[in-house]
Amino acid sequence: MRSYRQACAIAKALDVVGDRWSLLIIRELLARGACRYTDLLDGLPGIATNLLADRLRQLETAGIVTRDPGARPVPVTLIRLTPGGEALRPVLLALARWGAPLLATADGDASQAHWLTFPAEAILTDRKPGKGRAVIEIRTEDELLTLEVDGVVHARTGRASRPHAVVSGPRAALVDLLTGRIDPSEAAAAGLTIGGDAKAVRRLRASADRRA
Amino acid sequence: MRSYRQACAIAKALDVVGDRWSLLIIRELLARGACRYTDLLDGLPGIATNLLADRLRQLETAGIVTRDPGARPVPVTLIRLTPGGEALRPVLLALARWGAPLLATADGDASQAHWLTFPAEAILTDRKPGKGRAVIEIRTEDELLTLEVDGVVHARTGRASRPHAVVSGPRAALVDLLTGRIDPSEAAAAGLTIGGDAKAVRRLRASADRRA
DNA sequence: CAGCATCCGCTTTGATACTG
DNA sequence: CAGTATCAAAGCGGATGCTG
Repeated sequence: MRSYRQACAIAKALDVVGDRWSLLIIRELLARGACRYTDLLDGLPGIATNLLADRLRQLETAGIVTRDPGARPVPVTLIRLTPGGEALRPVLLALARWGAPLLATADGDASQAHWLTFPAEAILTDRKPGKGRAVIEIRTEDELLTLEVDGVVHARTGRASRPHAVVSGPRAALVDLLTGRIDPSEAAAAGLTIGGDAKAVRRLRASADRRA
Repeated sequence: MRSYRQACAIAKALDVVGDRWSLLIIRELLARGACRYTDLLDGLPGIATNLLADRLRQLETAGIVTRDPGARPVPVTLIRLTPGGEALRPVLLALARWGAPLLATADGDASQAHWLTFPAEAILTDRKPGKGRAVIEIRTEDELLTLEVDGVVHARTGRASRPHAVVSGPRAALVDLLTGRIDPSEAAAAGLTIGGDAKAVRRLRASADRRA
């Protein structure tokens, strides 16, 4: 990216991560950890492969990602965030919080479950901190999400080992739940099935701004 | 901006504010309040006037800015943020926090004092909350900044009415102070002059990540 | 197959000039 | 003051080809 040439912290940040796709590459690495080149291509539908290569070079010289030459015998190189790259998490959480209401306008868009971890962590809080740990598994078409609620809410992909509750249903309804458009108490009416201890789900409070 | 077409809160946010210059326009409106078109041109050195017009149209249709047809007799139209636009402040603060270390590499860049309000608010905290209010005026070449410290730190442009302390010096040293690269106690050694009650300045603590 | 590089048509941006 | 008009240059998206 051409520099803004402004002595402004925001402009300087955008000089580094303001290019098209850059923040979404960082989103992938934050949500999924170290990735192969092709994992990134899968997680960034629409990107041109030459652009991914370009951006990775930029981010590497900016000290945001590193390439680990894969452990032998399989020669896969893993791309991972440096501490400086991990430090961008608050930026992506703030963007997710602001952008979550716009998920309502995502008809026909590509969709991947791990993308939901950001609005989930940015918006959901624990109604009963200090009440121990609650684990909730979220199931949609073909992907799995796990919420761990214990004072804070942590979201990750993959199945929970022994969830207190399992929520499943159509993706749209799950999005509504994770972004605060419906309350956990309205889950059943929205077409969601809650298995196990429904109290675990009711510990979730959505602190979304009601903008859109 | 061409949409990413991804059902991701971050991608949706970037569909709206991810274009070049968009977040910097919002920066200007957050830092300075309602602006005229030419104020924005001044505050965004390097932008082409057709791009500013384009972006303002986009942001207007996205519900982020509005145009107030100026009160007669003077026909100036004021551009201001909607509540949805104001809601982007946490995004810009997070970017400023991350980007502040890069201010060290801003030689020869354009520089305006009000740009410093973001890293100041994102990085500085009050060492002695509950100790009442402290007002600090910051003077650099030709612009003035005021910090109000009272549990939180609030930064704005313009002079303070009755500051407890006045800090002045070369811009580079002030940037070092406001971004946590030097501690208030080292201010004098860095070429800064503190007038009035130096204790007010020592109430500032910088909570910057030491990344760069 | 993973990890690119190259080419090409299209869109966006930047610089400047001009207008109500 | 508040933009529009024009045009060259840069960036992007899509397809395809190359290499270990």
